[in-house]
Amino acid sequence: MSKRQKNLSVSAEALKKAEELCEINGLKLTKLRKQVLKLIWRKPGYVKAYDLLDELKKIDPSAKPPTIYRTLDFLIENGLIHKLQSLNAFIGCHHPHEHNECYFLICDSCQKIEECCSKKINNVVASTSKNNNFIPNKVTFEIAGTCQNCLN
Amino acid sequence: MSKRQKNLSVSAEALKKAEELCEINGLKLTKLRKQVLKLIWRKPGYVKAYDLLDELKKIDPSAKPPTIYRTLDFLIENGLIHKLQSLNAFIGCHHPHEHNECYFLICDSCQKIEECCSKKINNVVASTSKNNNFIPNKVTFEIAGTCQNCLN
DNA sequence: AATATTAATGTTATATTATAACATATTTGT
DNA sequence: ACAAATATGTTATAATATAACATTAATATT
Repeated sequence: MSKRQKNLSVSAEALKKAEELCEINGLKLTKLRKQVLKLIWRKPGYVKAYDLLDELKKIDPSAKPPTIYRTLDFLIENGLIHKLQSLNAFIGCHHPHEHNECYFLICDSCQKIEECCSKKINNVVASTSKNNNFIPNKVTFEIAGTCQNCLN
Repeated sequence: MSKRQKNLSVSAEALKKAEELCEINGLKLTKLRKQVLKLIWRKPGYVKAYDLLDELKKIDPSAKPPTIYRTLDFLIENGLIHKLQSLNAFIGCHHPHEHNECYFLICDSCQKIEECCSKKINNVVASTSKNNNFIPNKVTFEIAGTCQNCLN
């Protein structure tokens, strides 16, 4: 299976999963939202909001910044995508509604992202929060560096 | 000791520490850089770049965005301040040149920041990186939520 | 079905955050 | 004293994001 084919199927699967989840949770995955989610999944790495806007404009020339940002907000709120705070970029979530905290390995060289979940992180967040009498709400955990592929 | 006095002394100490470190490491803590660092420490919570610029303009009316951003870059590179990626904001580092990874508890309610270091985090970063054949470079770890003070 | 309510999208304008590119001044090394 | 490197000044603009209000579409109520 080629890289392109693989990516297509990953994307198709993500879309299907998103539809199911929205169905179950009474969320409206409208045409616009589905289109944007599809565009996000189309690229193997992360996407920037205005690049997404440019892509969307090809389909709907009347699209404007609020079109994209509102849609991104919906997708983030409902766990279908993540925002990478250190990059101001967005990426599809590989396991929507399954995870608590997750974090990202961001390759500075090839822009690929590895999405990771681990109990250890949950534990660290929980224990630190407890130690500091802090009620955690949103965790941002991003590790930038170099991936195996790019080390050679 | 009043809050204001406490903050003043924290600030003074941070400045002194910064001067020492720059001295030791052959870095130039110029008048501008010292002024900006002082402004960052003056506020108990975090500061935004353009607020800093407004403050700086009171001292030096000719200050412009690059003035601030270049100075922030210097301070970040040399570990004297941190950038909070999830807020696009900046905060003085409490223990420059002493830490590896550190992370932040950010109170959504009062904007106070707790800077934390822990072996656990270092371990998680190290083990995940190893598992993924990833060479980490920069870690962003920010937990937003509610601090003890604001729970009441 | 007609109407009211809520949710989503459209649209204009502008706020916020950040950098490129080039000019000048200052410091440091020779 | 001069060259080279570093820091700062300056203009312009790029990149990211939201406020505010108008319109349309979906849903709930009568």
